[in-house]
Amino acid sequence: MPYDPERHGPHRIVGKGFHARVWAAVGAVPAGAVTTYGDVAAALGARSVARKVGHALAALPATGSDVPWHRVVQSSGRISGAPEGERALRQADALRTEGVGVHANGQVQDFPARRHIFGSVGE
DNA sequence: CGGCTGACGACCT
DNA sequence: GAGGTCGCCAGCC
Repeated sequence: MPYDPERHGPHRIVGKGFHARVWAAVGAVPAGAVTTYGDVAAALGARSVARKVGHALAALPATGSDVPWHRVVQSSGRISGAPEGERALRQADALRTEGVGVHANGQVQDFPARRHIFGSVGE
């Protein structure tokens, strides 16, 4: 149950540091697990801002970041972008290092079972 | 200060 | 499955 507007209500991501919220949420994803842009957005309170989640991760420094951005994939379980793209290759490699299998086309093996479920905002 | 731009996703044909 | 549409909204021109 990624997000249920009927129960959670039409929350809005307000205030400051949207990036920081995204990074904090992504940082809560344990190694060996993956999550989706939409799930992160939902964890922040607004499932509709999945795009912004991607944007926030894109703003991360290429290296030296402690944010496990590679654990974030599309809702389909696929790594975003072209599978041969530089970013996608790095992401796939990082995931395999953590024991997460990734197909040549970028699809995460056993994606549904590895999908991390966020508890609540801020986790 | 207005317009464009997306590491996306749900929905429809 | 594979395509196209539409919404979303914080940043960056």
